[in-house]
Amino acid sequence: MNLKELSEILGLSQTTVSRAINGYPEVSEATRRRVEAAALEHNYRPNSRAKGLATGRAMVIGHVIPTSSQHELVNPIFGDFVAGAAQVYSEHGYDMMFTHVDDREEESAYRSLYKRGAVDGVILQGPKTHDRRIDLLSQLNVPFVVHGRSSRVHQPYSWVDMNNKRAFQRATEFLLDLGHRRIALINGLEALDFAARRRTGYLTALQQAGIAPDPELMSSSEMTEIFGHAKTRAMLELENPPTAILAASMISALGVRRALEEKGLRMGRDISVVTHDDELSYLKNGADIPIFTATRSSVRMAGEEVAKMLIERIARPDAQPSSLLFEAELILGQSTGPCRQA
Amino acid sequence: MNLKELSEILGLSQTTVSRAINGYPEVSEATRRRVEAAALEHNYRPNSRAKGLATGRAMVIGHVIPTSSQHELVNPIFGDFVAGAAQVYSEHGYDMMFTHVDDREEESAYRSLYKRGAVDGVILQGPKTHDRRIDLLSQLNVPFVVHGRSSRVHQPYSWVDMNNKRAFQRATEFLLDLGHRRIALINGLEALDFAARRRTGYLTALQQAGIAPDPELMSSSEMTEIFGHAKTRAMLELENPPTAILAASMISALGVRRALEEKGLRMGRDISVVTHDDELSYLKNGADIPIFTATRSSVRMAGEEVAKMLIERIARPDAQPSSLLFEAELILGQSTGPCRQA
DNA sequence: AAGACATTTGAAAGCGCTTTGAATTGTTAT
DNA sequence: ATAACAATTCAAAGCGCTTTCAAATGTCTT
Repeated sequence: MNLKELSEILGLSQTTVSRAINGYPEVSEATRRRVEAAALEHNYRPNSRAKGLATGRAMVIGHVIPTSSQHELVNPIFGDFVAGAAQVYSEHGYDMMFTHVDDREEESAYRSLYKRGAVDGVILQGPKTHDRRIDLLSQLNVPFVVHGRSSRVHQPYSWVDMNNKRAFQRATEFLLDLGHRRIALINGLEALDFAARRRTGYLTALQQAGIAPDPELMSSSEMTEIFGHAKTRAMLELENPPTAILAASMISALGVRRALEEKGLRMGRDISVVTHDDELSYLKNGADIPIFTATRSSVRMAGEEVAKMLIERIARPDAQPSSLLFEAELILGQSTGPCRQA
Repeated sequence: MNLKELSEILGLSQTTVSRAINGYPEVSEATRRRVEAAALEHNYRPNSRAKGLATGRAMVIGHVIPTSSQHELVNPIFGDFVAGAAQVYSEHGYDMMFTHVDDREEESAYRSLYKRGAVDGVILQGPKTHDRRIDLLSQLNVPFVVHGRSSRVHQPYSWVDMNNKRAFQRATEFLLDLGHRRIALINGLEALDFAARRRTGYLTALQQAGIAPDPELMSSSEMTEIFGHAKTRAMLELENPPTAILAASMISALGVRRALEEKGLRMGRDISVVTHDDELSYLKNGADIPIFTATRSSVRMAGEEVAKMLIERIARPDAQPSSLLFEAELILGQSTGPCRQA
């Protein structure tokens, strides 16, 4: 069932039927109802490719997933982010498309995606400290919004971010207030901008307290349970082990906890742990009382905001880039307490 | 830059240029090279909508995500599954599209997606014990493959599944062999087919051992950490608590472990735990020595197989439905041991 | 009743590609 | 040199929709 057939059945022109369906004003109320009834009856769905070809809009938003940072797709944090975005997309009639490409082809994928008209805009995730993709997208003139920022990109672009530096600075200060001096950081990959900012926050707090950072207490890697566990174990073997640990995600924190329990250490009493809590649906930080003291900010909500901003940009491509920065809460759980070795 | 412009630059017809680009044999080697060079130089990308309109193929595969089982998108297991599928798609030139819809519109979404030509096929995830979507998709004549099966659907359809019953039966038998008699099951939602099958496997093993199942030891819910924790706590309060627990996923198992540790119980010594391990990238079951004794089957690999099968079906829509069943391994970890109360 | 105007409908072009069937060119055999 | 054939190339139609511009119809004025 296509437009032509439907209009023949109705004895109307394709023009009128098309207008009736798309809610144009110049069609009489009577015919509109007739058309809508017929469309429903024959279960007519306009072909999106034809429609896209005629209108120049795809009603699709693209996400490019490079193969090597394969973990992106597989990262539970990504899942919650995407769920938030997807909800907003669907409210506005957009679909979501993923292109999975080899790293060397990432640039080409972005070029292609937009030029060939497959998407109306793209979302850029996991920006690095100097992310060339931002230059590329600006230059291609694709509507795009970045989740996070890229510290060393200075031209304006649209972004939505959490105040990573402030969050980790506050978390560190909190631990300092409890008397901790040996505070470890188990960070995400510091090539990624958010992790670099968290590191800065951590270092700033230490510096203001007059504490020299100890490289042995700082690590950076993918935020898996395994890494959290391994780093913690290694640090507990130091002659001067940390009395507090700052972890980058719930998942690393689970690894931290496992390592502590293996050593018979109790969180909050023998050692303090603070994590960042993205409010993952499948990995909540406890039910009523939080398990971990944490900096908290919903990544799902971030996904929603990014999507809203992108849809707005698609509608007004010439508007000034906008941005949105939200603060993480610092919530108190059972994993922190005063320093014992004080 | 479109085909028309490119062909004018080259002084060739659109026909020839199109053929050269798509590798048709009836174009001379010389012109082909000339065309390819020009396409590269002008960074020409054929418009996918126009191409799709002309060929009738979208080169896109659809996944429909109902809002209410919102957790699907957010489930780390889903992430790994999708990563596997995405890899195969990209190897075959397909993109992946997600449609996020309200539950009441799910049926309509499937209808629409295919009829309007937005996708060439769809993947059905999380089938229920009697899943009406299978009937719908068969009737719509959409190429589709189910990840999992639907026990009460009897017409043929294509699927890829893990032998859930056998896996959980073996796991239960293993615990029985260790002398356990009070074995708890913390299952996924039993409205979902995979969870129902696991339950059957568990019950079969108990029955063969002549043990009557205790409803107090069986629960079914979403596989979150919180639920694993809550159910375990509740069961430990029973006057006759379990000596072994069978959990449905790594995530629930983490909750189980947390509850045990709160009670000061050590896994493998005081109580045994077996889980199902989907080999999630971000939540591996330990590094070298597995933490949990587990039934193991890579969900990422399942995603790859489902995608391959679907692409095959798209190529040969009239072929008989095919299916693929793989067995889970039973791997020994540190979380199981002989029953103490024997 | 005729002209002026608003309302409603329709014919046809166009979006950028593929593909059919015809036309052109090149090659070989006579 | 010419017929017969293969190898290349091209013009034009078609995919299913939107949208421009023109035509038809309806409604008021005077």
